Amino acid sequence: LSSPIDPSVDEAPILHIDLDAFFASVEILDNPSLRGKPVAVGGAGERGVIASASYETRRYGIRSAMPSVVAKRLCPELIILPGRFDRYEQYSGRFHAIVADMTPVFEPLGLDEVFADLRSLRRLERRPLALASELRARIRDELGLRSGVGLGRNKLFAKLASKKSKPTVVNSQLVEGPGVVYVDAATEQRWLEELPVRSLWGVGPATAAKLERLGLSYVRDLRKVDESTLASHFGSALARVLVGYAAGEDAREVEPARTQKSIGCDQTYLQSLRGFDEVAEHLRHHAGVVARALRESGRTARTITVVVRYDDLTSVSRSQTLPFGLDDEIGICDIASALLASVSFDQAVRLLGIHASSFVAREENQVQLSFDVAGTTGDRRADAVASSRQRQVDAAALRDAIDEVRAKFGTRAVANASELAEDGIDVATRRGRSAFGPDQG
DNA sequence: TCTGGGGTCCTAGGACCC
DNA sequence: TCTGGGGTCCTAGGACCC
Repeated sequence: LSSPIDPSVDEAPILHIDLDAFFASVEILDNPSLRGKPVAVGGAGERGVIASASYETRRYGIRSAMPSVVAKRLCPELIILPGRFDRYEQYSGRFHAIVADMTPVFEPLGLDEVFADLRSLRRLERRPLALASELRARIRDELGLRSGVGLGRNKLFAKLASKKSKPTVVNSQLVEGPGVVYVDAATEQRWLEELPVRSLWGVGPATAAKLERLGLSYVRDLRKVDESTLASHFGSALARVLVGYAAGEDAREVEPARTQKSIGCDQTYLQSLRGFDEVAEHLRHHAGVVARALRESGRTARTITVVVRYDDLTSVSRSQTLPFGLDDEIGICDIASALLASVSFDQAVRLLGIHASSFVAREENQVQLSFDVAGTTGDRRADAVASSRQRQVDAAALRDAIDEVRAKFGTRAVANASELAEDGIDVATRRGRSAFGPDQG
């Protein structure tokens, strides 16, 4: 970790940048009276957790993912704000625009992190260290946000380096970080081997505990075991990456065009739900959120999954894949409700979720005609499929009919009643004069 | 101290096809 | 009559990331 060394793009091709305490920092920017006070963003209730903690709060030991009641105990004057994700997305968009302006090949992770491949701008002859400093300066000046940058040979070292660039807490005092860190080739392996396994990407609490039980607490320990031994405990995929990481190798590329694969809505209730009926009452809301998100993105989903988490924190899921995609609230709700029928409600339910996946672009969604008659088989799941299929057919027919009417009479011939009202047109009057008569109004 | 909500990826088993 | 191997898709659960 030597800052005097100024690496070339070939020595430090990968950059990782991470905004400091992102959500909390945005809240302070929008409300300067919070500055200097202990501020966090998260759920304030009994079941809430901290999503982002300002650096002022970190000297109390407060960290993201910590239960809010614990954080409150560590710092009773802690201000926990509920979070305004639309606002964070705006800031994130501006952050990405600055990154895009300086280095075209980049991959966002969540709202506040980005990997970039600097080889894409080799011809600019700008050094990685200079670029990193300029990036931080622009984010500070144009957004008012602080950030840390890591530079390295691959994603593994770039990410570990950016963590090293951050402020730290020493004896309950906040200490400035270096801001930019480059891990040079001469020291990277020595440095890596002294790190605990938990600091590696893909090693969370469960895997770290398991590794420690096997006597593998530090990265250097991983070099003593072979891949097949690791595979017998952790599966072949994780074993392969762990062996690679221990040797300082990371084959992951910076992938600029990753596409979303699922959309979901989960909610944990302050008071747990009891029994099928009480849980089912909440399905409609989840289905509506998911359906709107699908339509907004122009996609339909063939797979619907319901998730239930019980009070003992165990979860079960049920999913069903249809031959056609769904993007309407009622269709998704019907499938979810039918799936819920095979879930046990012996225990109280603290979380309910609906997820949609196996996307099909709306214009490519094939709605197959069928001779099935909805609601006649007595099988809840089969009936739900049949009726949502019927609804898709109806919806497609309606869309076609609307298109036909508009082609004949103009775009404004057909609209939602709410849109007409917004236009200042009296809906009732218009209906009365409609070319199609009041019944079809 | 007792664990959110947005996601991604992996594993393992079973059904089915050739 | 009892059996192969490869490939794809689906389901359920678990771990991880920010």
